[in-house]
Amino acid sequence: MSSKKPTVYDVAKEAGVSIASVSRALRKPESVRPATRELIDRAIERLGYVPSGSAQSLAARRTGVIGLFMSNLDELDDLQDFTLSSVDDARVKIDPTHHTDYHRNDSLYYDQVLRGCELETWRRGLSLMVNLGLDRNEKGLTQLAGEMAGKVDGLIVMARSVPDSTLEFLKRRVPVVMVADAPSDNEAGYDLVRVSNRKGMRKLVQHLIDTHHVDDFAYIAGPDDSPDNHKRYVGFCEGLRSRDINPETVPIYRAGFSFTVARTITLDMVTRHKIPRALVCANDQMALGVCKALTDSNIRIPQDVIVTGFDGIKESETNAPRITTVSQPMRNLGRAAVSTMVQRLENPDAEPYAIELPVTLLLRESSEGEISKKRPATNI
Amino acid sequence: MSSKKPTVYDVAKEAGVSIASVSRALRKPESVRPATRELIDRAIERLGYVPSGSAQSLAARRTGVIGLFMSNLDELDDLQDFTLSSVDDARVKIDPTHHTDYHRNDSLYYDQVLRGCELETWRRGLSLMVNLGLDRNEKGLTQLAGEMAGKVDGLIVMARSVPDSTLEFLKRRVPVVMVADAPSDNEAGYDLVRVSNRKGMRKLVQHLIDTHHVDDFAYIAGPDDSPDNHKRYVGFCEGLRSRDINPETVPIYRAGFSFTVARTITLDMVTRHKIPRALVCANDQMALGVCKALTDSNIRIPQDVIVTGFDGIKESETNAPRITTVSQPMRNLGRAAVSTMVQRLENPDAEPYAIELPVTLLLRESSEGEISKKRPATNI
DNA sequence: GAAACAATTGTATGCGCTTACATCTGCTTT
DNA sequence: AAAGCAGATGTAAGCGCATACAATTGTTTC
Repeated sequence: MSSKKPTVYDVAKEAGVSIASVSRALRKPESVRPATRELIDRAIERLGYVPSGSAQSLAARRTGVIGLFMSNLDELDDLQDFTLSSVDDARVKIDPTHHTDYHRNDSLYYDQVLRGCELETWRRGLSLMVNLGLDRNEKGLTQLAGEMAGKVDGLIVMARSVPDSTLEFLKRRVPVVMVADAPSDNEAGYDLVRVSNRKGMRKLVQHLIDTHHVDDFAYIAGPDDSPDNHKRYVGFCEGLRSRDINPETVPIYRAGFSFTVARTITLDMVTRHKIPRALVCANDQMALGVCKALTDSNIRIPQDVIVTGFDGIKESETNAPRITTVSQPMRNLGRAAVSTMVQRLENPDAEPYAIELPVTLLLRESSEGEISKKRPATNI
Repeated sequence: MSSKKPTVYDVAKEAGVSIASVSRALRKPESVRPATRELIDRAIERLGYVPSGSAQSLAARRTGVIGLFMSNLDELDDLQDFTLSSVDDARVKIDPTHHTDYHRNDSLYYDQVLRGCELETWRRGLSLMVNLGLDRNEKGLTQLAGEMAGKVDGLIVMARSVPDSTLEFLKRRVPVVMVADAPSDNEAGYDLVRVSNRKGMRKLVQHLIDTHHVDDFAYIAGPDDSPDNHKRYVGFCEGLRSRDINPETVPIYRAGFSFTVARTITLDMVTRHKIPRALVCANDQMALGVCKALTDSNIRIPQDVIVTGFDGIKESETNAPRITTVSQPMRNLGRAAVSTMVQRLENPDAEPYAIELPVTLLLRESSEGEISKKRPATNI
């Protein structure tokens, strides 16, 4: 690296023009004569000039960066200090149950949304700044979010990753797009990107009733503070009512989106001989936990019990049996979030946007029994 | 959102102090009297002030942002224009083989490294900017990378994500940390973070020979331009030589880290009756492809053929049989990269760093046969 | 209680760029 | 050939903050 980074002034001098021309040649090349543009391009090349993003942002009043804020509370535990140290050898271990470090709840969901955001920001010539929002206390979190807010044009916030007060604070500074289903009391001044949780779950329930004549349900719910979880339950109830089943009669078990908790609960059901015909879960993780418990108890799926999930994560597909689920367009959620943010930035005073992405009900072995692998996908 | 974002000047006026004091109260609070600090804090709170990252960076000559550049060439195909459109219903489909959108080569590897970077930047109070580097042509890629370079203090670059010329260009502007094994001709002025590819593969081969008396190998190699792939092959050869087997006699098949190609190649081997005792693959994806082909041909693993991989991705663990592999500390790779970058920034003139992280040889069913799930992990 | 000094605070400058406005070119028009 | 004009270029004023240096206040010493 040479002594000092070149600036517009250096380029201007090298090319024998003014700094304004240099800036223009970069910003809107058509506004500068081809000859001088050539001159400037050469100078830039010769000096290896790269404009300072900070200065650009400061002068232009926009950064071209969109922030993505997602939290990950489960992750905190394994976060010891990391120090660099050369280790000289490869260890060998017999591996009965090796737990690598990537087993995180919602991991796939977050990863996919993130990837969608990356994709879309890239497509639009923007940059993406990612933040885990890993702080324990609210003060730290607000501070963290504030720092980020100072560096971006807008902030995409994943559901449940910041408390309301922090959100309130952020909204004062930058536009916010929330990735979550709408809270019951409608929006509070930010844009929303969500999936059809309600409709998806309703359709699923109706299918179970109409096709499989299920009239004996149990519902495995997620955490109370998740708007998505809430909307799925609402859809569940709607489905039941539309077929004249009273939702009040259906037992609800809360498993907080957790594999383990769902498994435990199910085992408990088994011991108490309280197994319904169909176990509808608010997400796939829990459905997997339920399946594990049932399989371990020698209960057949779906002959004895039908199990369904929600999300469409990869495990729902690799599990045996594969799990009937409502698949979310996770990556498109990210893309939609970025697109929405861009619209918001172009149009600061527009009404709050509320984007709803469709879901797909995937009927698989955990509800349908054997499915011919030959038959092509069919829309109903 | 109120009319205009407040600045230091607003805060200073509100608190009745000078802007210098405001800045100091934020930067080094101990250098300002508690009373005035209180005054300023209140004003900040009242105005909802958040410092402008651009201005801070410009004045302080550092951004506090680290860039992560990773490429993803396979992804380009599914990248159609994305437009927002409200769809009103949930679709239903029977799902014989549903392919969701997250099946990408190296996906898990990248995800984990990314996560490690996030973690470590967060721990150090920095921000992370992510870039897919998805451009097709080199010109665009250099431009993309240049834009990023203008916004960050340093750039972490994943192996094979940018051509050498672009790298050369970047190095002139910002410190670069490369996540990859060393190229054969030693470094070129940037720092390196890598895993013990060579040692890991050597150990694996020695194990196969010593414990399972394998003397008949085939090697499934990755792409030629991958330094990691290269080093793994070197380790493979070392292992053979150390047990008096001539590497020249071992056939090499190139499958470019691809599941499909590896599968095809293996099927071909089967048809030609050229199956060796052990198939050593340069990564897990290929090992999975090999297993698929063998299983479909009713060849038993490991009784008939031993298969091994490299990386330790999740599929290697969920596959049946689970695959013996060399597990990389993927997340720690990311953390190490960030740590190295921080050191580099603190010490611009130090010699190039070269961090090597240890790998773990995981012996599983694809080479060992039945492994008791009860037995705890053992270090040898 | 005044001098001497340390702790705080204020003033002014510059970080590198964008952009409104002024100036200058090279043409076209009559 | 002079005037008029659009296009190209230059000039200068910030953008919001950090910080060196100057000015001020508070504290200690004898």
